[in-house]
Amino acid sequence: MSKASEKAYRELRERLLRGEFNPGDRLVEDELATLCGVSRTPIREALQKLANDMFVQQIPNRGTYVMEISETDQEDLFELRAVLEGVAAARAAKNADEETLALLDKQVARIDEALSDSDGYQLDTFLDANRRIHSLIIDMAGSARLRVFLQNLTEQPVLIGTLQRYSMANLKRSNEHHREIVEALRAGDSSWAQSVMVSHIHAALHSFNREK
Amino acid sequence: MSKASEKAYRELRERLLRGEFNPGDRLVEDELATLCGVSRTPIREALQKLANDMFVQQIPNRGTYVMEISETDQEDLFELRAVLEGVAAARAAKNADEETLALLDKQVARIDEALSDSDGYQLDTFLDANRRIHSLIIDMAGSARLRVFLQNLTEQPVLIGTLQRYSMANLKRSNEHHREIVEALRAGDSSWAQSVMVSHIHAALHSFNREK
DNA sequence: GAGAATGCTATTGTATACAGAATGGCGCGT
DNA sequence: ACGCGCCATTCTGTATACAATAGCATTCTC
Repeated sequence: MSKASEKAYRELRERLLRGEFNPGDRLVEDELATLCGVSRTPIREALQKLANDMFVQQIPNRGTYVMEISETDQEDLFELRAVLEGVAAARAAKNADEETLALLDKQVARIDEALSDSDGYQLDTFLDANRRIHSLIIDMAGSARLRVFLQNLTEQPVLIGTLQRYSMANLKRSNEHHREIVEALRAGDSSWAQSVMVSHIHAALHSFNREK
Repeated sequence: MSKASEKAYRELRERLLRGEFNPGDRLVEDELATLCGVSRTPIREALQKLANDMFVQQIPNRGTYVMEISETDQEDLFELRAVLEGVAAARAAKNADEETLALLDKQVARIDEALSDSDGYQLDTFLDANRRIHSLIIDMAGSARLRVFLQNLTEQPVLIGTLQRYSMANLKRSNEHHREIVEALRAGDSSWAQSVMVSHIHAALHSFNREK
């Protein structure tokens, strides 16, 4: 996927995440084309990709519609993510190398620092470091397929924004989980790593539900 | 995805599964277009879909290549499938309704019949019933995402043909697993259903490795 | 006045033409 | 003779033109 398609994809994805389109809205290719400043061809490619990500739904000969997400869908998402990230953590424990572990330590420390920063904790730093941590672990698991699946899961509209509602206490606990996971990985204990990771994701769901 | 795109997708997918293209081969859009009797546009859509299915790999400005599958990839596939189908079975146990359970019984019986048929067991019947069983269970789990993921997993080139190598004994054991899973589902016992399902998939991997 | 059928319009699906990027070969220079 | 660079060819990426389909409204008939 090259320049124009990529641009259209990013643009539309961004707008979908921002909620600029409402669930159920029809997306007309021509309008999107002018909106993104490209022709319909790359728009169609972008829409196909978005359909794969389950951001939109394509109905043959009838158009593309913004996906409507149900109540249960969100729990689905978390459950699947918990299971798969659990598997990733377990596998990562077997493949752990000190180099990557050091990188993980660094990200955990970054979050510590951001959270202890008294003039308002820096959420962006947390989000970035958090993303990197999970990404590194998934990479350590060494399965391309797992990576693809989890990427799909973590980039869902329902989830974006979720993290932003965490309270300070939850963020701190979240990072304690990270620390424990890294410890488990370093110990090469896959059950430990897996179970902490599963807890970690479930805790996130719980926090979210309580605070929304 | 409509007529021509669909046709191209099916055609190419079929050929890929048949092994008509070798891993690493470059797929030139024009050639595929004449091969499928459509223009490049639907071919490009089909290729994008195939790339999502991880049948091919697209490199920007350089073309599309038939995916090369590594040794570990196959075990990955089975492991992920085991985990996800396990989750599906567990969830299905909670949602089980007698109507669907009856359909499952029917498919199990179909396989029994096919396997006891003395003039050569009918593999096609087994494959079809097997597919339906797994499909019904996934549907009972009631998660669209899970369905999509598992569909991707079960339709990989590595897996197609796997089932066809099973020995009679393995097929019989496989159906015993099916029977037990249905029993667990009927009992509403999600742990039981999950663990049998996981065993079921792992047994399949093992059979395959031994007989290849 | 109600229902069905037909034509109109808007939008998707497909083909083709054109532009730009990448690779391979050829020639030129050293 | 060997290496570097340029040109040509080939293929991908994008735009646009054309075809087909679905939904809607209008009209005609009963």
